[in-house]
Amino acid sequence: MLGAVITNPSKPFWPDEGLTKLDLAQFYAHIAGDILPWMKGRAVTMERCPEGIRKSCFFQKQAPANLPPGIDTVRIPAPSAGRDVDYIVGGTRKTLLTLVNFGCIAMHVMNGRIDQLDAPDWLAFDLDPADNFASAARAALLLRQKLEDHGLEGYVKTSGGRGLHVFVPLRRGADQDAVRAYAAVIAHELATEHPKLMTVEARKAKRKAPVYVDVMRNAFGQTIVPPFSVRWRPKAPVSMPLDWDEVSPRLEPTVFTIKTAERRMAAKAPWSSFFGHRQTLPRD
DNA sequence: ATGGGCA
DNA sequence: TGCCCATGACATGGT
DNA sequence: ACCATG
Ligand SMILES: [Mn+2]
Ligand SMILES: [Mn+2]
Repeated sequence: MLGAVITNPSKPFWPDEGLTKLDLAQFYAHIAGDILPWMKGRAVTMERCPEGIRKSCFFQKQAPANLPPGIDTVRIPAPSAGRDVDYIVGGTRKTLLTLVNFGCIAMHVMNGRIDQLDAPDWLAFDLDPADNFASAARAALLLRQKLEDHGLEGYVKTSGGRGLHVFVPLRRGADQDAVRAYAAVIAHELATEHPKLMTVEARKAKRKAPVYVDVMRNAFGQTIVPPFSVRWRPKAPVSMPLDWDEVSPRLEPTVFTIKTAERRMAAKAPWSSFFGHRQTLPRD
């Protein structure tokens, strides 16, 4: 029915909202068909909150021992750690719900599928505002225009936090380094043209603009939350695909939650054409 | 969340 | 049996 | 080599 065993289903995950682990499992079970296209064939990094959002959460890449039958894993080198990691591979309802059972609230996936890990099929820009969503919205609109100037079409979604994610679906071909380099060029141009709004400076103390354009989500082995991922924040927010005409400093991104997402998704599916609009990066 | 050690 | 404990990420760029 | 960052 759910697709996997959920232990401690009545454990409060969002005590203030009265949401339990079972509520989370049911949400993912209902929207599995919507999130799985962005998880299928991708290594998943777990961000586990086994005691709910009030206790500590932690990242885990290595798959736990004794996985339920039918959960695929893939061994991927982690050069900087000098070892190999066995990741859980996303793509099925059973895998998704097993991740929930491990206490994963947010899902994190790589930009390349495991059959060609070094050929990303999206380019991601992670807009992280230090102040508020309005800044991220302004930055996203400028990024959209910049991508158009480069002949590219971006897709936008809320991150589930205060920021926005802009993805460009790619025809596979360019390798990881080329994709990241391209993203870095775009980000630098934007930060140079709008130094009061956007920065590419990784060090918080050195930033002079509110919106950090995080392009490192495109690096090898790094991850980003896919559309429809829940986040471990108050109200159980959901990363929600948007139409560009919804992106405005006045939009309130916290309206998209476990409670409201399904209604919203029935009304609008702004990313439904995503994988039908794969693009090739210009060589400029 | 899970598994091992130990009283 | 039950309680306690350990365990759980990695890539990057700048200094 | 280390560290801040996401
Ligand atoms: Mn972000
Ligand atoms: Mn970020």
